[in-house]
Amino acid sequence: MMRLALDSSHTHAMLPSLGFPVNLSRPSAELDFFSDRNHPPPPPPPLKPVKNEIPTPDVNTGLQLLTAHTGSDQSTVDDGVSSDAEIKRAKSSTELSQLQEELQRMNAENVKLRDMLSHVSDNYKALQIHLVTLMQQQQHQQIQHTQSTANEVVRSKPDDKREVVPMRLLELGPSSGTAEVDNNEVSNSTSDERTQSTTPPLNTNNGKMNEREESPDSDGHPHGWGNSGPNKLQKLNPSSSNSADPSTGSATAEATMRKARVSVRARSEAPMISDGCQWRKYGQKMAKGNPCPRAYYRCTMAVGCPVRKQVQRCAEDRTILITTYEGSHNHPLPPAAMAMASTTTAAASMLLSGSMSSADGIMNPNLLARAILPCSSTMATLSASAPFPTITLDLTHNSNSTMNNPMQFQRSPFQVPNFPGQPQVQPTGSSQHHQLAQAFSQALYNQSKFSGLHLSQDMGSSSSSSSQLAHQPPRPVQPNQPPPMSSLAETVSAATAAITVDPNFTAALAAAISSIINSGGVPSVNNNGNSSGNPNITGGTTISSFSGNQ
DNA sequence: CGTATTTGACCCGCGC
DNA sequence: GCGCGGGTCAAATACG
Repeated sequence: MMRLALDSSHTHAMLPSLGFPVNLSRPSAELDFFSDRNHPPPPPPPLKPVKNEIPTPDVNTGLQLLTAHTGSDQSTVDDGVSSDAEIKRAKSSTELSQLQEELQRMNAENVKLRDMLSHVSDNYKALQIHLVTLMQQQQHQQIQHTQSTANEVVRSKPDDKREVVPMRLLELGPSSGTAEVDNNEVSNSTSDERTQSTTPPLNTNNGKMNEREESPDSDGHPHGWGNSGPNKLQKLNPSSSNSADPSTGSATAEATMRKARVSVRARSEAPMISDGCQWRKYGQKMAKGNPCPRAYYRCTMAVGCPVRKQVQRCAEDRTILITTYEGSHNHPLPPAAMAMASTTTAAASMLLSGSMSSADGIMNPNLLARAILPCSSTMATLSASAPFPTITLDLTHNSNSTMNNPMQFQRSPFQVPNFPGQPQVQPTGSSQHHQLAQAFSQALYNQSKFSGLHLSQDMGSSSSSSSQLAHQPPRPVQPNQPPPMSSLAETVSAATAAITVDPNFTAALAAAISSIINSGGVPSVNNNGNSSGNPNITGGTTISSFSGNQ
């Protein structure tokens, strides 16, 4: 079949082959094929519906074919009715066949495109899986190192009944739903198991939670918020490692009940700081010892997200807003929250390492605190009375005290001392301090971008302060990556300045905390409804004073 | 009208 | 066993 001419020139070339005398000199305007009353136009050729068709130039060409075809048909009107009809039929059939051919071709292209899309999608998934695997392996190695260190201490102290604590705490990883591993070989549970485990946690409690359509445990995050959660967790694991021994089981239960929390103290007049996530208030209670009510919020950015937070004003300084986060997000986070998430994740990890690393870390909070942040006894405190290990980011202190000296903070993470009775945990501690500082830098960097602060000069430079952090491998500076650790001093200094300038930083940092929990929760404790001077009397670790007042 | 908040009731663990 | 406190639920209410 032949293709009909698109224009007069083509018509000249092609029509002779049809064997019809055609007058091509007539203007097409006078040769309106459809204006011929005696020859109603044939119905347009039926177009086969093509699903998922991607518009291509060929489609347009096909449309042009139709238009041009009608025009060329008009040129044959005056050559007689019979010949016109024949020409029209011939052209119509030719056009139809051509359109069909076009459709077939486009269908073939669609198939190819679908194949390509499928291929690309498969590749993407494969890469994603590979990336996750690599990350898990890396985390696994890190945790194994920590475990080996902790286990050595445990073995050396058979009377210590908290051996499960480190593992429990470690299980607060990026992947929710980690506690179900508790029933298995705790000491052998790896990050791979945790991160790959998507099995919903056992829910054997006969309590109300079973009836709740959105219980904190139902989404794979086994730990509830507060007392009930860990206790339930204990119920869920009646055969956990030390349950056979009542006394040991008691200690284990206590340890199991401990849950990672990250608390942020910030000065804010607003009822709740904006942290990049969406929250729904589900309760409010008057807490003992605090005239200010405690509000309970649940993350609503995704259905079933287990992350919750408590917001309460400090009893002694009501300008201080205490926000405590717990849980792991099961959904992507906005950039601001993501940035801060890494900060809080690192902080939580740091606390984790401290708690785990110490045979009596909980019993000796000050030592641990100073191990974490030796520059100041008040920057990091840990209490045995706290029901949960909590890391507190205190953003309420002024930066004029020595403990808030960025340089001190810079050094401290990498100079974790060893204490009698404490295991050697410096590698992990350093790593996690590194993470904290790095994540903080990331958060600050991102926040600075949001707030328009210019921090790139300091943060992007890796030349200064490198001697103090010589053990840190040099890392290329990437546009959206945190600044190198070697510029931590500048980073922290910039942070201080940024915080002073940008009142929203607290909110951003709080967002980070929210995602700490996301990516791997950290034990954290108290809600710190107490004194602002020593906010962690009841327990937890405080990392204070990145910022000034807000 | 749908969604978010309020608030009293309830559950649970813990201490006495 | 009882009371207390923390945490959560869910009906009622407010709000856009």
